Amino acid sequence: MPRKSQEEKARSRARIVEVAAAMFRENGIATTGVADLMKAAGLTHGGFYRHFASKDDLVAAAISHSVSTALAELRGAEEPGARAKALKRYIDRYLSEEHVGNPRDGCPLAALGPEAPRSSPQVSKALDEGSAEAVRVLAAAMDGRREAASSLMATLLGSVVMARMASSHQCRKRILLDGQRAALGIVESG
Amino acid sequence: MPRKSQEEKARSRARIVEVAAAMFRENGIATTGVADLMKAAGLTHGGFYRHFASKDDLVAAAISHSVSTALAELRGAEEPGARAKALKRYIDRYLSEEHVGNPRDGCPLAALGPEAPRSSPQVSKALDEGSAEAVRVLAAAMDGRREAASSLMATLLGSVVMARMASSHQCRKRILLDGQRAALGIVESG
DNA sequence: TGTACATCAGTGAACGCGCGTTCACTGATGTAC
DNA sequence: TGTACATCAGTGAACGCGCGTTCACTGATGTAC
Repeated sequence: MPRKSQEEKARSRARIVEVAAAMFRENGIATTGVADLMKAAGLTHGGFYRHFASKDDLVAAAISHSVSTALAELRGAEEPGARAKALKRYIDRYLSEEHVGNPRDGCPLAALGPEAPRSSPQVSKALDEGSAEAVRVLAAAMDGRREAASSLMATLLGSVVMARMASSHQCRKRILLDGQRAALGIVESG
Repeated sequence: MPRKSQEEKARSRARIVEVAAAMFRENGIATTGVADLMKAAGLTHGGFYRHFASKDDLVAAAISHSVSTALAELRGAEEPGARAKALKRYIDRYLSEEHVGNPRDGCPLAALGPEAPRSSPQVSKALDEGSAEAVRVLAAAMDGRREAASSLMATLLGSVVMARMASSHQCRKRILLDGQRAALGIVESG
């Protein structure tokens, strides 16, 4: 039953990007196959190239998409009061056991960032822009304190990477608590 | 000219581990093949299984080896004065452009840590133990302040991951400077 | 509005390729007498 | 100390497998008249 409408094509594309964003974060880029991914999106692998020029093309799209999604809640708040609240909630969620345990809908930079130096130019660019965007949004939520935003992001990223390396529940908890203390220290240092 | 002596076998093994540690950090685990790796060690791929039960077995050995090596200079210092000096030098080197630009002889946790959640139990264990060891050694260099050591490590890891995502030289420099400020703040907070 | 036809989203078999691993083999090393 | 033999580090061809990508095909969709 081939040839779907243009709207349906757009929906397929969106589904592929969403599924890919989750699978890449969960299993890594190299380990997630195009066929698996298309199957998870309810399609067969042959149709993939009607949507993307290559796997790397999708990887870049998936990273951009997930960075935007991850920053959406933080971008929403407008007045300073709501901003500060949104930032604290963001930090709390970021340094939560739920985030550590579920990379698939967590921060794409924590899950995929370290693959940047060994990625294609296309993917590198997506990660580059994604991290720059993240610092910008964090800074906006911190009255424009860019240095503090950069330090905060380093602490968040580093804490989650560390927590994901720890197998014991207790260690994870301690790492996250230490990270929270450090993060709040940075936020309140201004 | 087959069959080498036992000492030569030990030297071969050490060479494989060393080469692997560098290549995994530079190219990632999944993307580094056994054959490439053996070639770089001056051998052919067939002999690999005289030394290791599997690729994962080598990955674990390579991680353990590189963690030990990376921490050696920090472990050396004994009296408090030498310790503080060694720690500062360690931070300086860790947050240097040279470290960011050369993952192959840099921190294995920054390069491979994020692969932990999607690695085999053997590799996960090596990363788990490696990060625990790193926090322990850092804490020892900070008069036993474990919390501060954990925060410091998060800042170091996160800053290097961020800097490696940034393509522009200027951005990298800024991220590293922000990281240095944050790191020294943590060290001196005690 | 109806018809004829080009387009193209999606299918599933097939491609070449590189991977981790196995295996028969070689001949220097290590050992038992 | 010398000899006979088992061991095994290292070789290179071969294996099965899964990957990204290509391709001929199908038939509903979109378009031109």
